[in-house]
Parts: sequence; structure tokens; C-alpha cells
Amino acid sequence: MSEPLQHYAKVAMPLPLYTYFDYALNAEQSQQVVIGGRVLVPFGKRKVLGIVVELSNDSTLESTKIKNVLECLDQVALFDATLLKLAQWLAQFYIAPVGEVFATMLPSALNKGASATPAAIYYLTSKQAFSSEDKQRAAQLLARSKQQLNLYERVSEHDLRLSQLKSEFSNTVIKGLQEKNLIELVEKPEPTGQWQQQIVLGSKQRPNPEQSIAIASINQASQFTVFLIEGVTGSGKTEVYLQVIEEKLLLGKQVLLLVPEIGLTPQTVKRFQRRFGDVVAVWHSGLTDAERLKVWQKAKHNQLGIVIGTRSAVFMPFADLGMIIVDEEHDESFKQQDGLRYHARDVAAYRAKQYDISLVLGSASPALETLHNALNKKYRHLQLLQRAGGAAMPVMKLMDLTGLPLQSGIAPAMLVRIEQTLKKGEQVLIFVNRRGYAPALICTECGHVETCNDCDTPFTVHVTTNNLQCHRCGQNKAYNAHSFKPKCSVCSSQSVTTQGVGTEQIQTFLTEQFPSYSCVRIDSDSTRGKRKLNTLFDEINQQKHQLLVGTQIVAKGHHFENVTLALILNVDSYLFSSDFKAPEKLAQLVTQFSGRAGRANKPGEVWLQSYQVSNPLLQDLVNNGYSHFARTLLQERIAAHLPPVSWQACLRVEHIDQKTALAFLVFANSLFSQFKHLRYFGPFPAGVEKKQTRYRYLSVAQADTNQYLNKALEQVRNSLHKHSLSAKVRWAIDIMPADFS
DNA sequence: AGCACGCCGACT
DNA sequence: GTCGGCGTGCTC
Repeated sequence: MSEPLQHYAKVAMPLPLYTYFDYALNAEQSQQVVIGGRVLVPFGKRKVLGIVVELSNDSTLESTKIKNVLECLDQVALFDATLLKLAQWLAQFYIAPVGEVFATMLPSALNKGASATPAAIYYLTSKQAFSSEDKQRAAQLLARSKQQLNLYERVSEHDLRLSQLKSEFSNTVIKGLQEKNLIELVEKPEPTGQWQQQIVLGSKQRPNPEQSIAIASINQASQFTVFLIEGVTGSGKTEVYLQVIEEKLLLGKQVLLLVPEIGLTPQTVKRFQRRFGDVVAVWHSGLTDAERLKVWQKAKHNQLGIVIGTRSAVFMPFADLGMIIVDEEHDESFKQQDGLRYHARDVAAYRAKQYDISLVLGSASPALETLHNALNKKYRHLQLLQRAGGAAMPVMKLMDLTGLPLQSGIAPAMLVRIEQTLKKGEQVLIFVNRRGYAPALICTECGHVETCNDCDTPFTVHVTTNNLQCHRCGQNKAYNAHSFKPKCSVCSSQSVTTQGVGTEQIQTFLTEQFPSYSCVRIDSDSTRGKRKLNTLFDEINQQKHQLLVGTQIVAKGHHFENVTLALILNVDSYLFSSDFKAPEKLAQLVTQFSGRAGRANKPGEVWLQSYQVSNPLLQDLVNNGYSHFARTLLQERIAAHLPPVSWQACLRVEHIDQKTALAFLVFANSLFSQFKHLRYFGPFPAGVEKKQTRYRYLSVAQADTNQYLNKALEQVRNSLHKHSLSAKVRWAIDIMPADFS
């Protein structure tokens, strides 16, 4: 029996609106339409793609107001029941309009109307059954064309993919056979689930006892379970991933592996491809829209086994998802910093629960919220403490800077260490959190600092590009420290000088200091361009460079075996931040950075330069390591009622006029104050107080439970939305903010 | 978010 | 007298 026709569709539009819109369906559309599919509808003066969330036989609106759906784009829902539920949860949890959530979850090609069904594949097939008669006839016909005969025989055995034959046979050969009417080109959809036959298992490593326990625990889980693998760098987390993934793939289940933005190196991908063959797809910001669409389609239609992807891959539709892994789960790039401000790790947890499958979180420096859940026994805690091959962890040491004459920010004793290390034929890694030559240019006569007017921030001096750059808005102006004598733009004095130290300056200094060694800079300036970073890493591993100076980039992903001395310059900047997460971030940075150095027979040394060497936090980190330090920090957070034992939301406001931005926040605070169990702080200037001519302020609201915070913020959002300033200022709610910049 | 309508200042 | 500034309000 057929369903009664549904005449109206409730449609979510990709706009910051919190209501659905009703549209009428004609008889034909009533047959086609699916909940969770796209419809093209007239919306005001334009035509917009929306997502159908509900079908009904009547509408509360007067029929004259209701317009007709123009087109139903999907016969199969883009959002099945599970994904619809996920979208609704996201909208609720992040206080966001569901239409925008839908748009965020889809690859942009689908938001623009591309087809959700994978393109058909072209096959060559032989015209008749292959009898000996045919063979004779073909042999006669093709007597003068060896190639065509060859192809004909191949195709006669079984149908072959056109794309596979293109490399073996030229177009003329294929065309020739077609014209002789012996073969034909047919379109067939790619079969579903066939990747399971394409798995080519590579050889595994033999796991050590810790790895074996981890693998067995994860494989035994038959329902929703979250695992934290707390494993020092080099302890073989990846091998654990590979083995538990294999288990799922052999059951015919798909696997999602989320990695940080920078962590998706060709080496990692190759390792997975070597192990599993051609069932691996990648998803990252470097793909074109068309490439992303293809991966999305293949995941949905069960045409791939594994997706390795960055943040937004967490929304991938899967036909039969068996497990999610989040590698380097503490990494901040899992938090989206605009639009729908979701955290991919938290979305992954929700999805794992939906599908009743395992979520594996891995890190050498787990986020405090994850550690908290592990210590609470909400998550299963697996530890990998041994480094492969018995390599020792690098030793961490503090360098007291008080009273020392620094050269380009480096202590004299450190220069001696650097020289010793170089002489042994080993490499040195230096971390600075600033790119460019110096973070400021100052006049010693009048004190004027060259400042970007749009951002109220000192310009950074760049020597390689001969300009002053604003690191907030990107604007720059020519500045050449060598070819002419620079002048102060206020008093015209020629006694201008740089202040502070960036990567360029250290590179220049070390090159002068150690002229017989090659010093390379690794920051976003020197690694611009697609493959440059990997080329650089290859050169470093080939020992073409001995001195490595870099920013955050060097703390992630890549291991340098011959680095035995690592140096972190500006540790103190993390100790006095107003961001309560700063010590956690410092510890993660130091831990990740330490993981880059040393190998079995050459343990590394990591030095932290500081004016605050007696700081108890630094002492704890250096003497007891991340694991202990994190537990100390967690106790402090618990005592101070901060996350992860409380829940925060941040209201961010931007406007050209300072007072307008603040007025909106004052109003927001008055709304917060109506909730008895909500605490709020602010307005504060954002970490970046002014950016591209707009002032930025924020307030923070905090509650003991997410439920309370969520209910309060939903009401606050509704009131803010109605406020007259709402359309004027830029504002956003950020649930569980990663930072306050 | 768009895109309209609508009401006040410098231009042919 | 008109072009265009961006304030306000609506979109099924």
C-alpha cells in the first residue's frame, strides 16, 4: 500500500534563521520528495536550496502565502535519520540555526546543487557471447590489428573498466573495435561494498605487550566505548590504529580516522595505503570541491573502507561505520573557529554513541577534558609508556635567563650546547612562537612604535620580504633595513630599532654564528606552497640542514631522528596569559615538541628558556612530565570550578565602534544575570582586541551543567536576536571555547 | 544572510 | 530635480 501523498514540506534554509519554511508540493513532487533531501525553492526574490525536515498534509499558514517547491534534487536523503538527528543535536548544543548546520555538514558542491549519486563508471563489454565462431570472426576481422585483437580478447573474458584500459590501449584502438561493432561502452553504477574484496593486507608489526593489551581491549568492545590511548611519542599508537582498523575492515565495516590539520602528511597516508591497499580516501582542505564530493559519495555508497580526514570529515556519511579514531585528540585544529563552532572530537563522540561503536582518542598529551573522563572511568584508559626499540624520552631541562646577556634571544650556555651538538654531527631544533624578523619596530628617540591602524597592533618586521607586516590583517608596507636608513614616521629620527625576536632573526644570527652549517627556517612563510613543507622535512632527514628554526609547525607530526638538542625560547609568554588554558597548551606544546627529538641510542635534550624557573608549574612539567603535570592542572581546575568540571560559553561581539560592541555585551550580561545559577564575566577585550578596523569584545558565561548552560544560552540567543543591535554588530556564541582570542 | 523599500545629502 | 548612502524589515 502506498503512503498518502504529502502536500507540504517544512524546509530548513541555510540562513541564520531559527524557523522552518513551508512549501507546497505538486503530485509528482509528493512522490519524489524525501526527508533529508534538498529542494530548490523560491525565497523572496531568489532561489535557494533548502533541506526538507518534515512532510505533512496541512500547514498552519494561510495557503496564499505558501509557494511551490521548484525542484526536488534528491531521491535518496543526504541526511538519513541518524544524520538528521546529529544535525538537530548540533543545532541544539551549539545554539545554531539548523539550516546553517546542514550547510556546514555538506561538501560545498552539494550546497551548490551537485548530484549526490556517484558518477557511473564506463565499462567496455563484448557484444556477443564469446563462442569459437565469434573468435574466428574476430580473428579474421582483426587480422591486421594485433592491438585490437588483444583488447577484444581481454574484454571477452569479462567486462573491463574504461579508465583502467586507457593506460594500456590508445583511444584509436578502443574506437576501432567499437566501430567494428565488437565491443561497446556501457555505463554502470559502481558496485557497493566492493572495497571489501579490494583490501590488500600489508604485513603488520609485532606489537609489544602494551600495544597488544590496547589492541585486544579495543577489539573486544562490542558497543559504544570511548578509549583514550595515552601514549608517548614513538610508542606506536599508529600501529595500534592500524591493527584495530584491520579488524573492522575485515568485518566489512568502514572506519573514520580524524587527524589534525597539519598531521595529514603523505607519509601517513602512504603507510595506510601500504597496509590496506586502495580502500583509503583522504579528506582535507587541499582537495577541490569535486574531489571532496567524490569522497563523500563513495563513503555514503559504501565504496571505500577508510576516510582519513581533518575536522570536517567528522560529518562524512557512511553506509556502515564501524569505528572512529581521533589522533592527537588534544589538537586545537579540531575546534572550528568560525560559523558553527563545533569540536570534531565531541561530534565524533556523539556519532560513536549513535552508531553504538567505539571511539578511540589518541595523544601523548591528552586534553584535560579527555583525561578527566578517563580518570572518571567514563572512558577506558590505555597507556603506552614504552617507546619502540626502547628509545628513551628526551630529558627536559630549564635554563634560567635572569641576568644573562642574550643574543637573538638565546642564552650563552645554549650557544655552547648548540656548537657541541653540531660538532657531534647531530641536529638542533629551536622553537620560537613568532615568525618574521622582529615583532616590533620602535623609535629610540620618541618611543613611537610602527602600528597597523586597522588592528592597533605593532607591525612585524620581515627582512626576507623587505616589509612591515600586520600579522592580524595581512596588510604590509615596504621597509628595507639595509638599502636606506629607516626613519621614524613620527619624529623622523633615524634611530629606529627592532624589538623582540622572530624566526628570521634567529636564522640570520645562527647562520653568522655557525657559518659551516646550514640553518633552515620552518614557518608558514618559508613553507608556503603545496609540497614545500614535506620537501623541507625530507631535506632535514637527509641531513642537508643541521640547524632548524621553526614555529608551531615543527611541534607537530614529524619526527627528526638526528635532533638531539631542542630549545624553546619564549616559555614565559604562556605563563602569564589570562587564558586559563595557557598552561595546558604550553605543556602540550612542550610535550609534542619533545617528541620530535631523539632516538634509541641518542636520547635528546629539551631546554626551556625562562625567567621563571622556580615557577611550580614549570618545575612540575620539567621534573614529572606531562602525565603528572596534567593531573596537577586538573586538580587546580576542579578547585577553581573551571572546565572540565564546569561548562562555558563565550559571547563574541565585533563592531567598528567600540561603544556599540560593548553596549551589546552589556545587554547580554543583563540577560545572563537573570539566570540564578549562571555565572558570567566580562565584557573583556578579546585576545585580539582589534582586527581589520573592528573592535572585538567578549563575555563568558559558566554553569555547572551543560543542560543549564544550554537552556540559558538558548534564551539569551533568542533575546539577542530580537535586539535592535543584533543586525548591526557581528556576534557569535562559542560553546566550550578553545581560546578567548 | 540577501534583497527590498525608504527617507535624507551632493551632483548633472 | 536624481543617484545613492545604509537603517529596518521580511523571506513560506
